[in-house]
Amino acid sequence: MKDFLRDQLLQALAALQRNGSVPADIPTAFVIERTRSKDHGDFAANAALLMSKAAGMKPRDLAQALVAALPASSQVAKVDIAGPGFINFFLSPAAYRAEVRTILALGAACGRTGSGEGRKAQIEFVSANPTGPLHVGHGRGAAVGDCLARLLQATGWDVTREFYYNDAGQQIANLALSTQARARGIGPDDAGWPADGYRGDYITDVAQAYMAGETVHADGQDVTGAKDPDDLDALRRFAVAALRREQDLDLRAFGVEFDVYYLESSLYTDGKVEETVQQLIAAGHTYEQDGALWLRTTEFGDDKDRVMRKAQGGYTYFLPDIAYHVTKWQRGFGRVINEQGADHHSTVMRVRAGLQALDIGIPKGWPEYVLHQMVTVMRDGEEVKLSKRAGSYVTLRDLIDEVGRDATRWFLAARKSDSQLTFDIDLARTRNRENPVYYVQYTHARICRVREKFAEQGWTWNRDNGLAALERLDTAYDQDMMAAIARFPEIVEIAARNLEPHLVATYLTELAAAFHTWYDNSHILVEDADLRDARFALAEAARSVVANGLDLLGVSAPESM
RNA sequence: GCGCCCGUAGCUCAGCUGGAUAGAGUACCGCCCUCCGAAGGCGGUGGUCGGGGGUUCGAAUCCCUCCGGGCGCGCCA
Repeated sequence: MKDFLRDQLLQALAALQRNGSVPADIPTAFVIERTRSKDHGDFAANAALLMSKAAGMKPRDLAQALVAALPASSQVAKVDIAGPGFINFFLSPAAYRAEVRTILALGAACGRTGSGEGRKAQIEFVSANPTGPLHVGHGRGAAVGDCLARLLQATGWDVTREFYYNDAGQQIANLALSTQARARGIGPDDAGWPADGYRGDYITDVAQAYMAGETVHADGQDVTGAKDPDDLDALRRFAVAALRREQDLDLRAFGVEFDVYYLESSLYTDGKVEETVQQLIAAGHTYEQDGALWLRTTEFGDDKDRVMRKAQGGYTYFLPDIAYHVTKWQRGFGRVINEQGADHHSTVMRVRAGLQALDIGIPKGWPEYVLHQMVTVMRDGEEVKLSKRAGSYVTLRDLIDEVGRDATRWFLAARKSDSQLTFDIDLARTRNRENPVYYVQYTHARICRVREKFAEQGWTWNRDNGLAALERLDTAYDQDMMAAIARFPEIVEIAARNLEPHLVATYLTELAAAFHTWYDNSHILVEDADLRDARFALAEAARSVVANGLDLLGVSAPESM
């Protein structure tokens, strides 16, 4: 509809230019947006405001001229000029009805567009190292990352979900040592406990499984415990597999699945790291100093140069990072989005700088980043900091067990990722209007219940009859409801474009409010079959939008609650 | 000290990349079930958009500055 109205205005403008009342070469940038208030119609355009100077006319005069030149349309009932020179469009009832028909016809496809044109996009998220259960921060990453993937898929991108992890560095060495200590019966406060060891109870479970010779399956491999506490390498392999498996179980419980798991160690064994170093040297952006090899990242906006190869040998972490991103580029991902915690924001500049230094045609702003801020968990008005299993942090599993998958996903994705997030466990468990998840899901359940009631009354919903009788829906409630569902495709497009999944949650809450108001004032199961079928057609369209919106968030749409 | 993010009703948060009188929920005060789920709906009270400058027809939104809070500033990952 926005595009249609834009086109109408451009036609009007062209007409004015032809008859000479407006210069032919003025810039035509303007915005058409949903109005905030019904008094201003359905859509407003600021064209006259923005172009008045170039046109040499007062905004309201220009608006007047544009409106007079607008082509006639059955979609538009009325056009007003308001305020400083806004052009307000009031849609016709026919246009509203057409929206309902479209939504019902599209069903599950409603809200989907082809703007991505099937291009390849990769979203890397979670990417937790296998040193412990996933914490709430990872949960936020999982929720936001997965919603981004769903949004991009809905807008026509060919999306790959990828999880990158380090299976060989210092943290993993600490994991092996911690597991070894537990296998020998040494606790975190005993003599002989490794410095920087992982203190959580889960290490004990891993050690016991290792000593019992259990087999764990993770990332396509079976690893069996060697039962030998002296074999550090076997301990490491087993512990990594055990924790990867545990993380996968958490992610599955959260409804998140990855297409690719990428191991940092493979970058070394495949020679990608060494290859990247040689390319950077050849590109001329490196130098040696104090026995180390440096990359001149300052040439690409960094505030200081970075060491690539340490004086003692070995690479710093950011070199495999660059090599890894080169593989993403080589795998044909013209678009890559990295979803990470904001505590890693300093790597953004460095990764991009390293990729620019390679001079292999990677665009400057590639990859894109979505960073999320910290999560604090509250219960009974107090911050929750510990979990039994992990000790020092609250795990994603804790939240899922306590409030369920749907509420966890909703709350972790429903806030702007730029903002710190307070996860209120009590609110998430509430089953009433206060809790947006239940409020929205309740919309869906209520509509499903009406469908059952049809049968109980001995009626069946005649869809075609309902669509034919849509003009019976002539109240202000009907109109508001139709306007609310018609916004959905725009919301999906904006949320995908801005990489802001929370917009979907905000919209769904507003939609649910609109529905409940409509529902309370529009009894569906009336004797008049035309009216009954028409009303349920609108309800069914709303149900479809709610279901599709919830699906974008990875939240279920229950038929009863 | 430097960089990034945040500051909107008592509380939790929206505000569609500059638009019209700043919106929801909650809390507080009222009202609505012989009727499809009251797990709901309708009113009312509540704001110097952290402070101060600037840019322009127009600023919660953009720029500068200050104040608060968070996160980063390793030859750790």
